[in-house]
Amino acid sequence: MTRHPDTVKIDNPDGAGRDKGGPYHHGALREALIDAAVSIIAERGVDGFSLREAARRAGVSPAAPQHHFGDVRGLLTAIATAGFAELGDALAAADAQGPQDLPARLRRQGEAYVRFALRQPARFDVMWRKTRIDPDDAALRQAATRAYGFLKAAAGGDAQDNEVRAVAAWSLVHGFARLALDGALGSEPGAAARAADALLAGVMERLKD
Amino acid sequence: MTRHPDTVKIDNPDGAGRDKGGPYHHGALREALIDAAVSIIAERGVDGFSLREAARRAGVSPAAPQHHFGDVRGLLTAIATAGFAELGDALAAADAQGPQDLPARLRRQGEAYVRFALRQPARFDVMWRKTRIDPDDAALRQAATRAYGFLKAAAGGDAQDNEVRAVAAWSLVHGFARLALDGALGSEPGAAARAADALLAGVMERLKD
DNA sequence: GGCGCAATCTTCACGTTGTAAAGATAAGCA
DNA sequence: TGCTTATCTTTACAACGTGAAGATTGCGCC
Repeated sequence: MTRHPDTVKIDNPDGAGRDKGGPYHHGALREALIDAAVSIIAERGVDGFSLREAARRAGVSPAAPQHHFGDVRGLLTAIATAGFAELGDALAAADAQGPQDLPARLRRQGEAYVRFALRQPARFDVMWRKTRIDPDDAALRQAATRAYGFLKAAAGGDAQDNEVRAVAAWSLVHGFARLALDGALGSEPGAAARAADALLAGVMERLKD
Repeated sequence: MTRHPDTVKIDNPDGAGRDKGGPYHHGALREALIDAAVSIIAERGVDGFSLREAARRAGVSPAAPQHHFGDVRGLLTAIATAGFAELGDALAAADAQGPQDLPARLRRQGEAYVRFALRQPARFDVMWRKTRIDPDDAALRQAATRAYGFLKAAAGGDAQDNEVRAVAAWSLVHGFARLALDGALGSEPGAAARAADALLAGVMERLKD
């Protein structure tokens, strides 16, 4: 059986990407790959993502990402970690601005949770694709735990009731975000945001104080 | 560039699958493929699924599924449709058995929703992987709408409040199921079921009547 | 300034996947 | 019995992730 050299001209067929004469060292490949990946996922969804396409958009060879992320799971884990960090910031900000009674803080955080998911669907999806990321990654876990901490702090209740309240609030907003993103509240473009505008406040109101 | 014949002996290398002398016509390929697919997804997750592996387990060639499902999306859509039908049955059963006051019916349906997700994680995941199925498929939509109808009927409220109540209940149980399945309530094996036992009733209780 | 090491990126290769196209087989009906 | 048509196989191809080995360059040290 004769071997054939792998598709030589197909790996970088598009005019885009780094022109052949570009610098050998990219300089900021890590960030460029993350940006490209988020764009691809925003366009095609997590399932449509490919590492080769990200490399193509960053203007490097298909194996270039290896040095920075190991494998595709490493790249997606980095995106998820940054996502949880940003989500945590959003929750903290919502917690701080406004009246400081617990129910109001929880409502604002819930709203912020859903808004984050709708504003950054690509990142949010990656954060919850546990078979495509490394769920045991230390930085990822820390960022996720931190974000959950803000919800928990605003959930109220005594020591043994606090967890139930926090999980209930988390479930409510997480479920709403997922339903909206997955088209269950309307599949036309923009339906998710419209559903949130029309329903989210009322939905949060269904939770006991 | 010389061509090479595709890997001839690799396509069915394992001892498993249909022995070469088996019947040319499978007889029940459609069902066999669906069963194989659900098994694979239960083992490896939706992202680990491959059509070729399903064909291998059913003992047929890689292109055999084409005639029954068109492409991989067709197979997964069939699984999702059956999943929504089963979910609908589970909600209907929970609705029927027990006291018929609205809050009790809604609580039982919520519990049934989560239990279904934990009992059939593979099917449940496929049902919500909208980029891997055809979300416009008529049968799929009908089965999903039917299932939602049971929740809606038990949500109560007047005409304009009913939707908010139904979406809130759906969000709560859907979110809880997703968090549990995605390891957010504990990632050790069996943690999802344990979290449901410990928290679900209390979580449902956080919803206003 | 020049040298060498280590970081970074490329090339090449391989096995895997989904699926189009065309051919083989057999089931069912005239 | 013979024909039609549903079902399955064979063959092929482009795309993917990634291991291995080599090329290139930035940077610290003399």
